[in-house]
Amino acid sequence: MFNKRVRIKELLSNESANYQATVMGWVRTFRNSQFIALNDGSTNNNLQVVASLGDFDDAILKRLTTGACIKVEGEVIASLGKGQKVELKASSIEILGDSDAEKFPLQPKKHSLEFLREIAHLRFKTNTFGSVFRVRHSLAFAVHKFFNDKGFVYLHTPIITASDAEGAGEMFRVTSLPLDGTAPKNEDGSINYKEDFFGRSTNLTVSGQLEGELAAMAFSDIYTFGPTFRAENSNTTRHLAEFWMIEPEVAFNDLEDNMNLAEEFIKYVIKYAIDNNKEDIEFLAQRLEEEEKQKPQNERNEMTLMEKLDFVVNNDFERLTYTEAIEILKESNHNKKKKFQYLIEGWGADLQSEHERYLVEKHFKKPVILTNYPKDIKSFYMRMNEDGKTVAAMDILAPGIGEIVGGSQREERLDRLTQRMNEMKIPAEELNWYLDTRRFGSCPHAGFGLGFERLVQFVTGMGNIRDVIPFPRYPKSAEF
RNA sequence: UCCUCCUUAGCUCAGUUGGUUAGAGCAUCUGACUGUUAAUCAGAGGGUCUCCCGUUCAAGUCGGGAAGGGGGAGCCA
Repeated sequence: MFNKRVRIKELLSNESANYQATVMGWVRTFRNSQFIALNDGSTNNNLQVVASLGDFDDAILKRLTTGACIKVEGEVIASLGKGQKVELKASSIEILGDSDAEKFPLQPKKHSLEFLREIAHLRFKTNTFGSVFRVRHSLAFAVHKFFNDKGFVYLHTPIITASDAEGAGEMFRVTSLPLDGTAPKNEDGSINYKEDFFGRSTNLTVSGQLEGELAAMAFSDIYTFGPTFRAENSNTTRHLAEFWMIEPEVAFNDLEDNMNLAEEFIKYVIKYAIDNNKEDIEFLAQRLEEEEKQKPQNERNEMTLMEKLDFVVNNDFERLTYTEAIEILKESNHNKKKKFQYLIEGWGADLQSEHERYLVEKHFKKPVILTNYPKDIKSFYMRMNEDGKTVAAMDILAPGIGEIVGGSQREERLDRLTQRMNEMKIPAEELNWYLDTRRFGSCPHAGFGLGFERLVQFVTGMGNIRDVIPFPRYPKSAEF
């Protein structure tokens, strides 16, 4: 019985009329005791179901409240009203699930994102989040399509890891030992993890990169796409404790190949979303424009969301070295007039958010790829350049959200790598399995990590990362 | 973790120099109307003014503290 239903998106896009159809969905509004705006999540557009006066009992009509789930059978006809081309003239209406109008928190009106965040389990039922999560789906699908079409192997890296030497951030501990103080102890009073489930101390992964490198040393081209966890006490609009990361790792690629891959990848998935979710992105663009009207003129975006996405797809990213970026920043009027909170004094310091934003949003007005950072502000596995001062790193900075990609050519020379690990006090014995890649058939290779939620933010224009993941995890928050 | 702003009805918000019974729009309920498009019209119900302590004859309003939330910073993706 249920499989006979027509999706509302199909029914509306197929504009023919005069046929019988069954639809199921949730009531958005019930107007004039006759007109049901019905939504099934396939599109933001509602189907107008007409319950002609006198055709239905009051007992049924009373239950057509906002949020109620119904099944409707009837005839699709050319609409007698102006708002839509076709409508469904109901012959039978069945209530599948009631929704108490006095208690259901969603109303046919605009809600604040902050309020919806408190009822994140219900926000899928709104237009904004419907659009956001349909776009998120398309982007996720496009990630796999892009790499699959290029012959990459999708590698599942572990969620639970033993290494705590990656230095990518604070980790969540994984244990089955009791927390009431009765856990087995060593002689010095520390917890004896030999007695723990895995016989050692374990954590949730902060990155699949090191495991990805192992596979790249056999398959040549791999990518990961999975959840990662950071226990940092970050309270910002662009950090989550649980987020999804895409990490390609490619043998025989150098830094430039790596940049080319990242740029092609970003353009591909954005184009895919534009081509497949035009309606949703246009809806989000309009939402964003209304939000922008609340802001003063000088804080508004120059481009609409759709213009911004088209621009990114059709223009080359600006590529420059860290050293060149420092020069531009140092010589900028912004720096000379001391408008930066942190003034650029010289070479060597990490760039602050304000500097990245200046380069991307003021100076170049496009995505920027920064390369060859000082070795002291980057990770141990990045390949040392000939100058001995910089490493073959690259960060991609996007307007509005900052760093969206971090990557590098990896240090494939065992002696250089172990030397860097010593300098940075990374225990080599714990990463012996990783160092084996350099012992047995090492080769030049490169890869990057892309924060999936930041990509979704960029494409949907949503300002807060908590609004682009279905069930956000952040400090003091793991409800739903 | 730091800086900053905010917390009044289900939601979004007003609330004067501290002063009687704290308001509006939307939502909800009742009724009317019936081709509506976040329907319209009339009426009704709905409040521990986030919590605790203090100042005062008197606190939604002033002071201190706590909790929750927004924005920014750091960490990063």
